[in-house]
Amino acid sequence: MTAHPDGRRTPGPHHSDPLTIGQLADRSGLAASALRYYESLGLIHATRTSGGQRRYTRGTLRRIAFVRAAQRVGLSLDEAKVALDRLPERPAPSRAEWDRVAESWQDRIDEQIAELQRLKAKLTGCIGCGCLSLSRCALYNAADRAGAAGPGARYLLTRDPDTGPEPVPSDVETCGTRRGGH
Amino acid sequence: MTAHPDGRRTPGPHHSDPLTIGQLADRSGLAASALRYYESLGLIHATRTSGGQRRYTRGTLRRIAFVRAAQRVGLSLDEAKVALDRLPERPAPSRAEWDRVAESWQDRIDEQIAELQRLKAKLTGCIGCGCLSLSRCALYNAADRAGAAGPGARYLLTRDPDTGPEPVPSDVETCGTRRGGH
DNA sequence: GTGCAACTTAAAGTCGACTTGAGGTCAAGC
DNA sequence: GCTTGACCTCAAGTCGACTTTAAGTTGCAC
Repeated sequence: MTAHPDGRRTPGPHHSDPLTIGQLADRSGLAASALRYYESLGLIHATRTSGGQRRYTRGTLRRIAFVRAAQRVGLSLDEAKVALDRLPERPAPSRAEWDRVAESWQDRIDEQIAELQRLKAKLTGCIGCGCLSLSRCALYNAADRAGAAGPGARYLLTRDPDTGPEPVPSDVETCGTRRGGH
Repeated sequence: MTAHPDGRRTPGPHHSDPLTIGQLADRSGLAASALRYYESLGLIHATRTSGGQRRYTRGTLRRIAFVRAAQRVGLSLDEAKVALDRLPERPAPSRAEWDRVAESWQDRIDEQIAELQRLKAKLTGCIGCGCLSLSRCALYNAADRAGAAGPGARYLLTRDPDTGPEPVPSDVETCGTRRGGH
């Protein structure tokens, strides 16, 4: 009911710290195999019973939630690990520590949102029009930027944007509203 | 690198239709191997010279831009193909036809933006706090929803959300701002 | 008509993120 | 003590989206 290894205000009796891999799988929504995989990458850690079975602390759930959130913003597991490695594990990370790590994503998220908004704005205006002259089409460029956005964001594949030349200024396609319409 | 070969910018009527795979690669930013791969999936098509080399029409650039945009909103190539298959190829698709196809993404994009905004809103508030009781934590649920969002969005991996039970209602963790702090 | 870059195919390889399988061990209820 | 199910390890397999490799062909400038 008091301080726990975990450090959270623990009211009462019936909360059981050590989770088996099956329990952790149930509660995290990941398969046990995925949890072992995460462990092999150093994303989470487990103690072992005398018989060699894994036992997890509750804090592991937070680490997993963090990893999953990281994936959502386009980070690879390796990148998530880099972020997680900045957290202490022995004394459970304080809220401030989590915050600091999480903050670094705000930019990432904002970037992605902006990215999508650009895409949305250009989509009907551009893909349907006669354009897509690649040097000028905003749609293309939006996608291209994303490719350059970072090594971890494997949303976009793309080669380098040095496509440079694009030597045809008077191309057929004009990006914009040549067609009056909309 | 040589001046002209591809015949673009020929005097007279604007177009210089047939692009070689190398030219298409340069202009689309994809590797030639990727273009062959796309062709093998039926995403793009090419005619052949007498010698068997591929020649593409300009419309192909638009199809590629479409595919890349589709990937950005989380669609797989197979899904992009389904969308593209709704377009005629012989008579080049009209703007209205492109629009209709592109429109179906607006929702997808909005969904993704909303998703990210939820994530952002909850991130500092939730991951840093003591919570992450999986049944109640908004962060977890956000991620979970995403997993269910669609078969093509392999952003999130996840098993099914039937994780159901979560049998500890009076769990330690309370999502919210128990800690006063921030 | 030659030289060489750009092209061709088919098959195999890569990468991230896991899953599956084989063969064996642990823990708990009867 | 036995059974059963959850667990263990290690190796290999899978999936999507490509890339790489090998060995051969085309096409265009000179």
